[in-house]
Amino acid sequence: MSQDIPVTGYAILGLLTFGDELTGYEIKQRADVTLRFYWVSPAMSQIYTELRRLTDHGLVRADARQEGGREVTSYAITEDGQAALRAWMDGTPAGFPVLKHTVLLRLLIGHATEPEQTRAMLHDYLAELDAARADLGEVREALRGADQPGDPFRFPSLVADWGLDYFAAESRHARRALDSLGETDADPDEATA
Amino acid sequence: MSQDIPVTGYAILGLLTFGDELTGYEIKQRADVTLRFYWVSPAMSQIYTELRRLTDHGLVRADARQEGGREVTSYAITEDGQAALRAWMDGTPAGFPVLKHTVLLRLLIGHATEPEQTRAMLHDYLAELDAARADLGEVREALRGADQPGDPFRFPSLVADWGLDYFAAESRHARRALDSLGETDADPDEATA
DNA sequence: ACAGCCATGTAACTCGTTACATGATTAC
DNA sequence: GTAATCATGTAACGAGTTACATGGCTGT
Repeated sequence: MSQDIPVTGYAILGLLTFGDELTGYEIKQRADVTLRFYWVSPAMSQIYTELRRLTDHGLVRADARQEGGREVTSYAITEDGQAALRAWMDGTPAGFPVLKHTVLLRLLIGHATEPEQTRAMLHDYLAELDAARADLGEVREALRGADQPGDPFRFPSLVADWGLDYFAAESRHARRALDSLGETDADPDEATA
Repeated sequence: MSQDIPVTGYAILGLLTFGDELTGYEIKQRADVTLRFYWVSPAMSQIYTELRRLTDHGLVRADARQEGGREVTSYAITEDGQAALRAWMDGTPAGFPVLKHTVLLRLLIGHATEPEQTRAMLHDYLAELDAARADLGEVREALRGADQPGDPFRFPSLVADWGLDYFAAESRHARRALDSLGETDADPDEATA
């Protein structure tokens, strides 16, 4: 079989298992509300590149049609695509998640700058975490009603809940670090888990 | 000033702020017990490439000496390096951490395979988390005694504690997902935070 | 009329990886 | 004597990014 598909390719393939035909543009939008939180939201160009590769491998079917004056191409997963995705999930180990945690990296070498700089960074991070939590929370709410066993969004819901708790945990950790750095402001901003 | 240094370059620069002169090989070892958990442990070749770049920019000083029959080069951060690191930390936003969470990615599309496959993946993840926690825990213990305000390993300790809690939280989330997937095994494996 | 979104792609480039190559020192 | 560790690098390559280019359609 074809073994030369990057993880992002499988991620896109995965997005196409939720039933609909999607254009590259739509895939990007879906990725922005799902993949973005746990993987990465690929650049448009990357998505088109990947779709090309998947098409060449016969894992997706490209459906070109005329829409107004322009040509629009939708993609759907094929039988082979289903099989390839399945083979990937069952046959290759998931591997340990990789964190590219710029905040922790900087905290690690906090002695190289002023304490207030580090505190400011952590405050910024808290604000961004709140925004991320709000974004993901909206997504999660949109899945309500189809999140039970057997429902189409069962797994996305599980993942969203995991992500929300992860963000909540990060908030706690950031606050603890701030405390430890001698700040007892006591933001009245409480957690979920 | 020089703006074209990748984050990994600054990470290496950061490792050199802890006092000693290090060889590329030693930097790799340090990275394996620190950076690995929150950033990435660069390949040897990448480290040498980066050291070359940092040297060219005058941010580190290469100290070549003869040790036995072979030439060994140690690197130390320069004044300019300190300044560049500081400028990076104070002048560029940390940005939001990126998660390359292969486990969550697969869980997201869990409907594409058998439930037991997904459960097995989560069990594997739990085992890997335990191993990671043990590794990082050892590192954290090694920092005891120099982890108070003003001590050299203050910040590394903060980061290690954060990381340990992160792993603990991930364990909880994985267990919760397992529960939700209809498994009430009740591993007697309890968390920290 | 113009901005913003929908939609698709190409080109150049960078980060980082794996594979390869070399050789000395240390431990068993 | 031989395996593991220390130590340094080059070459080929791949994934993914930004910048660039194009153009239609939609709302104000």
